[in-house]
Amino acid sequence: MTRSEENYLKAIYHLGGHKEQSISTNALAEEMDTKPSSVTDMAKKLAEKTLVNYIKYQGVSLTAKGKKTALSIIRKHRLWEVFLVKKLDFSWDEVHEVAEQLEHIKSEKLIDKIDELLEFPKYDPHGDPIPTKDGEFHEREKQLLSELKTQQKGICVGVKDTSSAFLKFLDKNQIALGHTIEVLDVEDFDESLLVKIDGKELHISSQIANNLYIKKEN
Amino acid sequence: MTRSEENYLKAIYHLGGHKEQSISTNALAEEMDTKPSSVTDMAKKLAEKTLVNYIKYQGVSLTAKGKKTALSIIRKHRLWEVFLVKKLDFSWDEVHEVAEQLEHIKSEKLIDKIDELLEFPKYDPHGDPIPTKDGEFHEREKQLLSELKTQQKGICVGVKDTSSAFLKFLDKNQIALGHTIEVLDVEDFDESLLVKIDGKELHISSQIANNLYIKKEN
DNA sequence: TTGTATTTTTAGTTTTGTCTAAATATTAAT
DNA sequence: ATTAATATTTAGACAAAACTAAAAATACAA
Ligand SMILES: [Mn+2]
Ligand SMILES: [Mn+2]
Ligand SMILES: [Mn+2]
Ligand SMILES: [Mn+2]
Repeated sequence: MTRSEENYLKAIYHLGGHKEQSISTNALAEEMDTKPSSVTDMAKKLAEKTLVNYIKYQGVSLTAKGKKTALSIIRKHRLWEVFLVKKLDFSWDEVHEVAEQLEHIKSEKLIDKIDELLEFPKYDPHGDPIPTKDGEFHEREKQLLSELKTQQKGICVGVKDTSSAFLKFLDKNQIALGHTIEVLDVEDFDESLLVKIDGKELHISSQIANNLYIKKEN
Repeated sequence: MTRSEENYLKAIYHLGGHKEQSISTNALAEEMDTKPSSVTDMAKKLAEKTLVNYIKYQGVSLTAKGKKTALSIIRKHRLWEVFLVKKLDFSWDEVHEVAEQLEHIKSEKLIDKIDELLEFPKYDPHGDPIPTKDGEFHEREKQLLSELKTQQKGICVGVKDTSSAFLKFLDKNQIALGHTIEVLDVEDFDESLLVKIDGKELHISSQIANNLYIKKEN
């Protein structure tokens, strides 16, 4: 399994190609930051190895084997992210790039030991669930902050946008996973919010509210 | 800098190509487990990038720049080996293969943080010195156990053969770095030794004695 | 339904790193 | 000093993973 093949499988998974849904050549090219013609080549190769289902002009989806491989890469990526944050004091906006490299290290023992060292975390620094060794995990129930109405409150459990810029913005405003957020007021005009987070009141634009995941309380 | 380029620089360093000495195409091919013709190609490419001095039919040696790069890879390799042993309970015969992969991860911050987490170790699990950030280190004074005479003693500080087979043999006989070894008797016929190690007496073949480094005492 | 726009595939190149086989240079031996 | 053995380089090919440009299939819209 080459690094490139692993990256394709991961990308297909993230685009939803693990349950029935077929992923188009163009969409995959976009996600992989490459050209559609390159995707076609790789689709054939992965199909040859029975990692994806590929029908000409209809895109790709993961086979059981492909899904298993994708989940193993995702597991490694997220565990390394936790390691970097918890053990090496990286901030959550710095870990992705390094994890992109570390996820390709080939050693079962290594990743299992990392898992153990971290005491089997269930979520990565961005709130995404970490699959177990045998590819199981449960997506946490969550919704975007922008879906909440006045007076509703919840706990911040994840981010949709994982860009460094967004994460740094959250840091600057002392918004972190685990914090309680209550919607005090919604401005009809621009859909901005007045929220109370960890005691402090804060004004939040709709772009922000559209990228913060909340677990609603009561 | 590609992974392959890094591996070549490291191999040249290990063969002694960092001080004057020129490394032959054949020797490098042997070390890299590849063909001489491939080495010639790479020699040209590295020379183009001013990482090695290459003269046709005369082999390669590292430039200052090449040496610096090689030492940075070696530093990473050895720090990762320490990490695997100290933090993840790998045994010293398991770490090399994984470190061969980890040494190519590109992140200054990562390796500096690992260094810090390990409290700036000076030697790796096999007794080899770890270069600092700016490529400095001192080779420990040491000699092969086979060079000692009867009655002489010292501390076990390293291994020459780092093969898994040899390291496991040492484990089995409870020979570890840091242990004190005293030569009780030398058998003229086969140059085998009778030694006392950590209290226990042990018979050791010349092949073993030729691959254990000792720091002589008094 | 017919024509246009979009998507996807094919064909042909490129780069990196490898290989084999053949040519050439160097070294060692008579 | 020739010759034979060995080491090294060249030439040509291949596989992986990308690209561009052109052809073909599909989707959409008048
Ligand atoms: Mn990530
Ligand atoms: Mn993440
Ligand atoms: Mn090693
Ligand atoms: Mn080592």
